Amino acid sequence: MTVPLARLAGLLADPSRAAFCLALLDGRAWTAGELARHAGIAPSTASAHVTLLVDGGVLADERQGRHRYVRLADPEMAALIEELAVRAEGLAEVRPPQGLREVTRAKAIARARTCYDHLAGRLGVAITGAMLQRRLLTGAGFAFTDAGLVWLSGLDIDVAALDKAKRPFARQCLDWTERRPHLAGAAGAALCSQAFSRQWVERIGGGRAVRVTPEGRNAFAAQLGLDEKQWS
Amino acid sequence: MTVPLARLAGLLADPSRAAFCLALLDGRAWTAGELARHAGIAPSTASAHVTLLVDGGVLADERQGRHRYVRLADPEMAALIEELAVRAEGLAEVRPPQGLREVTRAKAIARARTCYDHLAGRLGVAITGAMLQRRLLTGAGFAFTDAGLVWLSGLDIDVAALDKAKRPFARQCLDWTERRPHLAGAAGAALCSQAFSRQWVERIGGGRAVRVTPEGRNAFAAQLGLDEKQWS
DNA sequence: GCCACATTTCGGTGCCGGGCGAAACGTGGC
DNA sequence: GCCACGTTTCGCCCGGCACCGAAATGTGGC
Repeated sequence: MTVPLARLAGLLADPSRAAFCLALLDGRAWTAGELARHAGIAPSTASAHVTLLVDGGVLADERQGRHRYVRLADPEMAALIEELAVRAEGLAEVRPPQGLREVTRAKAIARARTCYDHLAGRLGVAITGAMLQRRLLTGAGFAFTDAGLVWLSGLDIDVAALDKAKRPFARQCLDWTERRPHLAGAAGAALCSQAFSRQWVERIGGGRAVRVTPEGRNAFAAQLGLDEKQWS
Repeated sequence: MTVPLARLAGLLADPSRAAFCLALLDGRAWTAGELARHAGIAPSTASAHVTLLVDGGVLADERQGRHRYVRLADPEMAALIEELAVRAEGLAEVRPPQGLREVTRAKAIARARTCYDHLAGRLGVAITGAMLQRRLLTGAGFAFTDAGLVWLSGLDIDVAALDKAKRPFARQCLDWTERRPHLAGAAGAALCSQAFSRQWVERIGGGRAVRVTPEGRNAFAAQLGLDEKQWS
């Protein structure tokens, strides 16, 4: 008797594959080789893992020349993995970061990062909080108010187009470091995308961590009344 | 290098353990022996699995005499497993039910069932739909309107007490058979509990399937304008 | 054409973990 | 006290799978 749940869980049950998925939560596409180096395993082994994950519907791949780029299959899968990871971290006794480099990295990630396709960390939670406070978002379910929709439009976000998409317009995503929900879904992704293209935030190094630029600081203050203290 | 995500996923990655968790999604406590029979494995093997799941934080156990009752650790874990299961079913090619008994069972489950602690199936989705239509619930996030809160109070549900609880007041839960969200969270659980104690619904046999009683039919019509056709 | 490099295929190895049954343990009923 | 029964412990077997390295394949650059 085959149990689909067990099959899917089994794909995430291997340390190397889990490391792949967590890395891919940054929302970008990685090559198989990058994932291999990241997880510290041989390229041949990583290749087999990637094939399993793609066949299992967890990842989607795209071949470009001699590279095989791979990303999470879709936002729902990203949300699912993120939720599982949050829950799992909560259960495990977490080893605190050790050494100067690790601590710096951990701090940067806790401050501001991408969570697949939207902003997370203290920054993401602060933005969400400000949106709730200003009544752009409402209630526990994160539904946009009329004022919120106007605000999105003011950022050149095509609200009508987003609403037509299959994925939920606004969704809660449990923050891994803050343990509080932040804005996700189509609107969260659009907001993040705008933040990058307007250079309010930029990536630090190769990971999920991002830095708020000086322009970003001004923009968040002007748009949401956010003070730097709330996220840095 | 230990990866918490892999550890948690690993607990769900075994067919027997997955079967346990799916069975426990009915929200009740099962004994270790019942789970063993359900999964078709030896009691000794089941005992070991239960221990793993309890130690891993997926299940909570409670010993009563010579029995070991076990349930899902909490509503969040139930929601996580349900989401994983829905996603997994979507990926796998599902074997259609075979034989008269299986078909009858499948139909009953699709019609109305419990999903951990709230109502699901066509009934659950129909109730949610009626609540949305009557503006008791709002938007994509399932936030209760003022009218909705009044309506809950009218059913002897202590809204203030529910709101103080840690778990989300209202939450979406993706329906396994309907592939559409239905009401979950503290309010969904309270509603389900009322439906049972008022005998609007009753369990069929030993599984998660429930039947709407004649009183239930009248009550759903009176309370929400639901027609029997919408869920049967 | 030839080299460099990313990826995949293939064999082989070692280990982890699920399975069982037998026996021990603990609790409740008589 | 004794038996019945649910549960657990233990020892053992076996299959599956993560891993590697070597070689093959495929692609881009020169």
